[in-house]
Amino acid sequence: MEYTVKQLGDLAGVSGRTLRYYDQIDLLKPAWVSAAGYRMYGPKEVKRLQQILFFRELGVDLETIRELIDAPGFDEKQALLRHRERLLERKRQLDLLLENVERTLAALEGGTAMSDKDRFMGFKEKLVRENEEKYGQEARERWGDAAFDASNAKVLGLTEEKYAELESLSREIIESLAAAVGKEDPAGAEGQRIADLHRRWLCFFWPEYSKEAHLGVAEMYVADERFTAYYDNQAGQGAAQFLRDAIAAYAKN
Amino acid sequence: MEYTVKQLGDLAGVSGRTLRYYDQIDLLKPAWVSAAGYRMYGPKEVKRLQQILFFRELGVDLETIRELIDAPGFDEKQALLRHRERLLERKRQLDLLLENVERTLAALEGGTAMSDKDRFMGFKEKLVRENEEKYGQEARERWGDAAFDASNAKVLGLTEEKYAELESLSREIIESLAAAVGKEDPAGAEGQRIADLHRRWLCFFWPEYSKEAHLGVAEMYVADERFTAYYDNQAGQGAAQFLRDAIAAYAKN
DNA sequence: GCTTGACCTTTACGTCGCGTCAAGGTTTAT
DNA sequence: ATAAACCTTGACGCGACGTAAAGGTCAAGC
Repeated sequence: MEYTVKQLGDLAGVSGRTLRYYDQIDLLKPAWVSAAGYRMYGPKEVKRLQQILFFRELGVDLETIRELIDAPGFDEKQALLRHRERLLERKRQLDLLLENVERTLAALEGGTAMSDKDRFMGFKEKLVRENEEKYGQEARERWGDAAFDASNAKVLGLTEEKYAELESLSREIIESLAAAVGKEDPAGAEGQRIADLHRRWLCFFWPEYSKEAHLGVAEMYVADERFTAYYDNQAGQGAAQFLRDAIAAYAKN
Repeated sequence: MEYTVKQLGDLAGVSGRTLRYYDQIDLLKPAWVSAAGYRMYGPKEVKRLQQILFFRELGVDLETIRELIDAPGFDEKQALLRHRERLLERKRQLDLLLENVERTLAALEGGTAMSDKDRFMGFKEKLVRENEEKYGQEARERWGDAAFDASNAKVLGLTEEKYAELESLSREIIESLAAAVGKEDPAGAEGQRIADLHRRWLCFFWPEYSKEAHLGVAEMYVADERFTAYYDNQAGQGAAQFLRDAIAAYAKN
């Protein structure tokens, strides 16, 4: 349970230089130093290094990390929970970047244009995240405070609003579909309302809408079992077919 | 469609300094310079900046980025596909970090000890790789999600011609399956033909084929009831199992 | 016991991707 | 006409190490 620099470094995936640097800046001191001057680390230091790496992974600078885990009121459990939230947030940000890649790919393959604004969606979200971290630096004693979350929401502002709109659109489509399948006519008023909801939903992803493309996607919903399974699962058997028929009628006008 | 430093910077979420630096190191030159010495950027530069940011997001250093996108054989589509793979990989790595947080939390609450090795799982890429070799649930999530995301991206940009080919492939798989179940041997000639059809079908959605991934998807077909239900519905009871066995034999060669 | 090679030490300078002044010139709006 | 908001080119600073230099230590094998 005691390690030299290289042993601990190999264990944690960091270099010896890094550990020496952490010693130098008083972030992680060895448990004791051998007669020959070797740094020796014990279980307490291992735990501390783990915590350091948790924060480092989130992009927190080393000075702040030290202040955080040396703070008298530092609650490991609370910090871990907060960590989990941030990791989840980063996952969501990755999804945004993936969306960007996919939209760019679609534009490339479809030969369609892409708006300059769309090109950078997902990148800007990263700024929001960084802002949050800076704010977190100033208000570190108030972690988990309601005020913190509120200002967070403010900073996110537009995009979160849009995101919420997108989510509510998805939900409305699924719910309306579930209610309509087997009762309403896809070409009727309710079917057309759903098709229009779906158009608005699509417009979140496409730089420009066309009926042909809309129809193409609708056909795909019944042709590709992955999508069929999704809609049928979410809104009941026959939902994918209903949506396709509704969009087909919608696209004919 | 022409921007000054600040305008482009605001659009892309980078600072003016950054754009000036990119000019300085010949990574992103303005389209032209105004009489007063102002840098002016056009649509080509916007596209290039987007590509730069894609790579930067993955942690590629600027020198390498320049070499990459200036390389004569640079294929934007290929780069985007690889890019998407990297992002998905990062998402999976985030899952590992989340696992680590969860395990640490569990150990904390349960009052149980945690091995030093476990403490650093997720931080080390090598360990990540080792762990990802495991199959089962983990593989299902991994390949299942990848397939879904990919199909999302690709199908949206599919040409009519390609789309028709995809549809006919799907149909042939279902029909052949329906005829083969209970009569043919999954490991026999017909089973292998079907497995190969399925491989071709998969290649519509995946940037690169691998036997492991193919097998992972096959396992998913019997493990996930949604897919089982789909195949059994379309091609008769036992179709999903037949397809899985056929692919298992196919992947062993 | 001696050598070898893999470890360890400190000191010190280099790197990357910018942030941040400083000291000016330009454009736009009122 | 004047202020505000942009733009320019230097030049220095910084965080988190990498990397070399010059040397000390330790376990293993001959």
